[in-house]
Amino acid sequence: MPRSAADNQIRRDATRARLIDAALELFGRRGYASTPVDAVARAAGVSPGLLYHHFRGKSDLLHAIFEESMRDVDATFADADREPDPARRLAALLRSIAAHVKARRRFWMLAYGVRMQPDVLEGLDVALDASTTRILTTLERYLGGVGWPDARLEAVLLFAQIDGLHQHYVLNPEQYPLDAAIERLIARYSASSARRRRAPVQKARRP
Amino acid sequence: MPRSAADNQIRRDATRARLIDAALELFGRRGYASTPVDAVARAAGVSPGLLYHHFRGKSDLLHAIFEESMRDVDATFADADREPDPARRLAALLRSIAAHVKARRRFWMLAYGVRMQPDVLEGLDVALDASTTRILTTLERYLGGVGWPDARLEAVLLFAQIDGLHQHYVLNPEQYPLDAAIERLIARYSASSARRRRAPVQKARRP
Amino acid sequence: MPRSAADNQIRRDATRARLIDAALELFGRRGYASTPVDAVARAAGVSPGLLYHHFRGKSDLLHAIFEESMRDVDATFADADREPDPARRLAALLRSIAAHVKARRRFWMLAYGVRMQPDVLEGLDVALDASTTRILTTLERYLGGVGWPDARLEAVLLFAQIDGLHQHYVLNPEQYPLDAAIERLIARYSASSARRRRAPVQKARRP
Amino acid sequence: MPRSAADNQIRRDATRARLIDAALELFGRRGYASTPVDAVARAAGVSPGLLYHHFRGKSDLLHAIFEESMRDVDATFADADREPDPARRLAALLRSIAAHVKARRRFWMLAYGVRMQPDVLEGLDVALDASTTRILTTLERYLGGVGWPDARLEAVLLFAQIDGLHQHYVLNPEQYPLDAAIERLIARYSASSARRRRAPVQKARRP
DNA sequence: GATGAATGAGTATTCATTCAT
DNA sequence: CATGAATGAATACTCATTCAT
Repeated sequence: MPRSAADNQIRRDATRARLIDAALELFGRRGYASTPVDAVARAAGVSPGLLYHHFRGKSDLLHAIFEESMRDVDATFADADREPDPARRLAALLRSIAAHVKARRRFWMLAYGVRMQPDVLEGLDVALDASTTRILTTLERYLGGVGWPDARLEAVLLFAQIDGLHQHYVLNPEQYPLDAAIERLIARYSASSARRRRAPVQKARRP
Repeated sequence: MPRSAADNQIRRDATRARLIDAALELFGRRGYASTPVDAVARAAGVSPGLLYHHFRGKSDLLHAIFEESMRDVDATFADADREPDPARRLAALLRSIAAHVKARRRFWMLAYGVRMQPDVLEGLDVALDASTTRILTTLERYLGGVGWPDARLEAVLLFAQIDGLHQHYVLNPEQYPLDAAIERLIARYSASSARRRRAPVQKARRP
Repeated sequence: MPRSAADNQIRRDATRARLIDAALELFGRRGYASTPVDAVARAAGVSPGLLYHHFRGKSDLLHAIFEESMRDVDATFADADREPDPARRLAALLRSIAAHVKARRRFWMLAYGVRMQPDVLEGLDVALDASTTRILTTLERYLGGVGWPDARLEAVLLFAQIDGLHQHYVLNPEQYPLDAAIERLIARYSASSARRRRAPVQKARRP
Repeated sequence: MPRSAADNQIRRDATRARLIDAALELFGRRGYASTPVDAVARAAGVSPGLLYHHFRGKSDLLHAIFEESMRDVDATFADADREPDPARRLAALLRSIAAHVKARRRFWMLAYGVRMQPDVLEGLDVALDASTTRILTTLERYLGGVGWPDARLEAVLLFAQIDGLHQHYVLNPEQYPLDAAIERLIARYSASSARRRRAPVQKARRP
């Protein structure tokens, strides 16, 4: 008695999800290049052969991981963007990024690691660059919106800081004071923008 | 009559340096795990076998690179610490870090990549952690010295920002406005400390 | 539908057996250290990679060979020990050892060669020593049982002789008069014990 | 000022001797195939290159060792053969073999190990065979001389026993009762020949 | 869909040997 | 004579991928 098509689809999806999870865990921990495909299959509880029914190969698996996670990141951003009060939008964004990184630590380890290896795979860097640019532009828009002068450079600085914080968090999740740091960041940028709204030109700072 | 001992030492050192340079370049570009030892040897213009007269294996080569570069980083820090005016010390430090990263971009690509792979090698993470802690402590001392409240958290934030900036620079050295960012950072921390020296309590900021 | 588990087991076992046979042949002929793993795989008719699905490495293959053969030797001994007549037990033992060596000549070449290289592998010497001691003790028991004085030393002498005979046989199986030698040995020890049982000569024995 | 020719010769010979000693030690301990040439050179305290001024290669070094040691063995035999009393000749021979094996244990480990690897090197087996045959013939002559029937088979048995004893000794020199075993062997063959001289036919043994 | 035995190209490492000095 | 840096072929082992069932 053959399984129904629907049943099969469910099994397929479950297997695929298990493979992606396992790969995420292992690629994140040991690095993409030094994780054998067999280890991923074993961790997912399936045979090595089956992996090739779901992905064209090891690199395709990596791509799938990024694709999926990128969708996730975009959703996070979109959520933050729905905050109606522009003054609170940055805070919302920072908090949701932090939440995302905490929830998907392995992915970020992997992404931060892979990012430094331009030759890892075709097309992946494109996706990363696109994402980076999008974030940067968003930040610039936010900062510009609340009256920061030279918002572009400020966005660069802020993005670097956000990135650095999360990277350090990912390396040491137990100890790192991520929330405190994020909150201070929020306080700073809110205070500044408050000040700025009253006296929007930077020169005014030193009368 | 054999080659003179001095001659031999020169040859050895030259070969070793060529190997380290080549490894730095390739590990940095393609990643440690996916760079074949033979490629390193070829890039250094020597036979694969010779590499093993200088290093016990591939991982030893990686360690050697870190050891050497870490010495370099430490020297950079020590230099900045010699700045007599405490108010200028942070500026000196930030500028010399930037200079170092620019000069040794490949090493930093490698370091940033390897950092995310806990299993790459025993003992390497220890060295990295030590270095990180040293930097953080130094920053905390500087910030505390110029009157920052909660200097520890501020050091965490500043370090993350520095790290993020350099990492972004390393990924895109042609376009990235590293110097401008660093200078703005210096301006910000100097201004703050100046203000702070006049009125050291944070609440005092808004009279 | 995958191959049935039983099918797979059969395939696995067959491959493993072929690898062990090939290794036995080649290690025995060319020596363990100078036999490339690839040669073993080729002789077994499989790819070099497959060998590593069955053994952790070259040395593990050697261990497996010993383990398997040692079981064989033990079985041989146990058989001989079942001979009810103590007077015939030695004869049974000698004949079955000879039969074993003839049947598994390659193994004995290998064992005799490896035995002389203490550094070949951990744990192997332990197994060999255990086997040696067991044989020696058995012989001592037999000889003591039929009334030999100083059975221990006599066992040492007899064991050396057995070992020497088989080693010489193994080196030159076509020409060597192994059977004749064994039979004469049997005759001698039977005669001696017969004599001894009737008239326990060697004055010193009974004051 | 160049060294005198005689001086050079002395140095040459000393170096050569050191190399042979080192090789004997290492080949004996680790086996010929798994001992790197560099290790031999290091143990001899010379550079790897120098080894090739003295020997055409690794195998030539092995041959040199055998040649030298074989000369030694032959000398030992010749000495024993000078014993005027034929009845004592066997005793002399056995004792001098034992002395030789004790004095040159490493060589015998090596020889016993190499013997089992027919493919180790061309020409070496020829030398070994020749030596074996010579010993066997000598033994046969001795035994025949003192009236043993079927001296050939007896020589085979005796040779195997001698070989086995020394091999076992070599494997465990601290514990093994070589001297006791040799003396008992001598006693046995002397007694037998004494008996035999009185009543030379074997059947006569049991009247 | 699922298995896991099998493949073979790739990779780290070793080592006998050469050679410039 | 003597050195030791250098070579490169050989070798143990790994791993992405295929395929018969």
